[in-house]
Amino acid sequence: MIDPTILRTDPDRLRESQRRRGESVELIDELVVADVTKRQEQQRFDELRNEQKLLGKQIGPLQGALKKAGDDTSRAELQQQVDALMASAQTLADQVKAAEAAAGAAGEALDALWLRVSNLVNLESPVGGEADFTVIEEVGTPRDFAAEGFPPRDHVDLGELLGAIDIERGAKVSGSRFFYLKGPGALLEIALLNLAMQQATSHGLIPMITPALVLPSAMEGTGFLGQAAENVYRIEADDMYLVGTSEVPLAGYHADEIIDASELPLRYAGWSSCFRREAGSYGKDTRGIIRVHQFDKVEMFVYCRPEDAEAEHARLLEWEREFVDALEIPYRVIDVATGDLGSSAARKFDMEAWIPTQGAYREITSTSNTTEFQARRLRIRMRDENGTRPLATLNGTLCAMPRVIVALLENHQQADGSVVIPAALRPFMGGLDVISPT
RNA sequence: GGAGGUGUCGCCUAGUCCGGUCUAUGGCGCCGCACUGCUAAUGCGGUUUGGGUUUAUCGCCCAUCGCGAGUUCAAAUCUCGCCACCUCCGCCA
Repeated sequence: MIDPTILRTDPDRLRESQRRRGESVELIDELVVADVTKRQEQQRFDELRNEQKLLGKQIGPLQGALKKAGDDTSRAELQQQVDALMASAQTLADQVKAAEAAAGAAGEALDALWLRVSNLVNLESPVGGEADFTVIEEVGTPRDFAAEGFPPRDHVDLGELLGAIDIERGAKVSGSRFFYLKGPGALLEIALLNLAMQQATSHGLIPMITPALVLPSAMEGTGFLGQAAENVYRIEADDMYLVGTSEVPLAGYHADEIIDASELPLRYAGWSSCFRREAGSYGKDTRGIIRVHQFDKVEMFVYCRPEDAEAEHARLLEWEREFVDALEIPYRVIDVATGDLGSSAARKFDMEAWIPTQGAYREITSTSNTTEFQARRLRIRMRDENGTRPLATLNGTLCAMPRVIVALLENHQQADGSVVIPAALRPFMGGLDVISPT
């Protein structure tokens, strides 16, 4: 959700943001009308309610006096007064009830519209669709396998050869887009987890193991029930959702809280399984474990002052690079275009790893500055010398297991199908420097 | 899953039986002011959150007593449903 004051003072800012995203500009016009209507209805209710309270205050004492009244004349007189008040109170009560219902309906209508508005885009973000990103930097050099004299195997072949990934049995048990990590593959994930958590804690992030099943409020608050809703698993029987990232439980963690500014920034590193329906991606990445329904991920999540958010965003990107650098994988960093930000992000940087067998860079991390958007929806505020106001939240991938494993296997393979473990990971692999075909 | 108990504006707490002077009591903490060599102590005032109105300020109004519905002219208080926590029983990684 966006600061409603902007709607009243500068609605064109909202329109421009929607335009850049390729989303409805007319929505803002509807919002302007709904906002006025809601305030009018609310005001009407407030006034009627005030009248009702004032009237009610007269009835109490009068009835007290009535009870004490001795002689019949004063009793009759009081009774008459009470009856008259009660009669007007009765009609007023009906009006109050109607006004309350109208105000409530207007409020709900307004809220429903707000939920459809995506976050204000950062004006630095390149405008356009998925393909309109700008490349910020390319790091490392893709290996020249032709010069080395052998064609690279893809991660599916390598995974099979090494006994590290079992996709066929994943499909047998759970259907397509499920897999088993086995032997060295499983150890690799555990090593990556340890490396990621070691790095995270060295930077002061608080390690967290989070729920993977959350209530609708957490899902909605993080903005995943908008356009992204079709990719979310819902547990019908219990009205709960399987998270697609631990961003959801980490954002919900402080919902409805007011955090003292002296505690900020709060930085977490969450570890959880992630579940994605991948609806509408039929035919995309059907081979391998680039796009799967369930995987594990270490996610960084930050709560900070809004004025610190951009610096914090840069910091998250830096930590992501540090991790991928340590794995010695060639990559590039892109500034994601406005049409591809998702509803919550104002700005987003992706890191894309070089995948030799695809001859392409593929996303392995993503960091978003969601400014105050999620905080408003989840009612997370901060308190400083200037009072109470929403804070900013940010998130960034530290290590999404399957894609990192893909990048590791493919980039560090040797002619015989063995894979060199990068030095940074070896301490967490029991000193192992190469995994070889079984 | 079953039985019982609890839920009040940072923390603790009064109020709930018996609806209306509750505009929610008191203490602690915190903020401001006064007093005092300093500190402490004391005194006075303030201290939930959200919205509206006004905006140069002060102020005024509405909602908010776990959440939601209901009864009533009127609900912290009565009724129903839900949630969380605690105790015990049952079941179970």
